[in-house]
Amino acid sequence: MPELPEVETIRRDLSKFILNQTIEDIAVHDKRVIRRSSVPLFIKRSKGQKIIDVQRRGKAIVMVLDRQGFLVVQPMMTGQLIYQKNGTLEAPKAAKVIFTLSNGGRLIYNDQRLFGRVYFTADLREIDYFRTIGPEPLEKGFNVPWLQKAIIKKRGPIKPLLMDQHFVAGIGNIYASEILFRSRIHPQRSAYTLRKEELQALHKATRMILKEAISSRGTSMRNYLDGQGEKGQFKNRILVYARENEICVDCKGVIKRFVQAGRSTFYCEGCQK
DNA sequence: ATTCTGTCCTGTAGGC
DNA sequence: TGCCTACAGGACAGAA
Repeated sequence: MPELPEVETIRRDLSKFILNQTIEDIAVHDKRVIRRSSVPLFIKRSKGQKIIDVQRRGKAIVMVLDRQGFLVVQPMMTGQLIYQKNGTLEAPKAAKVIFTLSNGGRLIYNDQRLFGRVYFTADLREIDYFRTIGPEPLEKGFNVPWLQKAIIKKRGPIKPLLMDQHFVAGIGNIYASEILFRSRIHPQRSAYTLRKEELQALHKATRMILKEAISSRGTSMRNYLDGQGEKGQFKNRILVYARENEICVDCKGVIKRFVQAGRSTFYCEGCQK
């Protein structure tokens, strides 16, 4: 589900509500979302600790605990992390883990498809995802010279590469299509053939789209809800994703869909070369 | 080494 | 109404 803009929105929301709260209780309603340890060990390591920071890396939320370690949430396709101020309300049906906090509120992890993961780790470097993930696209390490160097040996198509978390962090299926549309680059272009001007356009479009999507609090196509349980508004500004057979806003051409690396790709056949 | 396919799951939308 | 198929914001292991 959530890509960088959605996870960043959740991170900012949670920072307002759960910072400096102690985890007083943890109820696990489905043990399948707890990875890397048994449920009792997960509870033993996390319970009683205070959340002193809420960070994001790629599409993962990292809650820093005061005494030791980190509580990591990767929502994957359908995970939601929602803060409820009133802990007496009934939990939703999809609730898999419920954290009761010292301020009386609750942090609820919902996950319809159960692809997501919630776990404790003493050290983020123990986790392959964090050890091997690429640069953050909104930070300085993501720039045109880096892109020029990074694509040299990449003969595969640019769209799956943009979604490869080892290449660059946080971009998923929606934003990959939107970024390439704004860059005027065809999703099947072999990455290493992109010229400098095209990489400049790609770099600029990546940063602009992600920033605009964060400003709109993310994209709610189906499941996504922010840290307060509200929808994001970027769906209104999506130009190609899930718009097969619609007319391009720029060239009046037709938006096409095809399957690439097992995922739907959308692009305008008129503008993207 | 790089790239692609199948898999883990549940729910919903659309065609007939 | 129901039954069937396709598809869904991700990340891996294993295969090509």
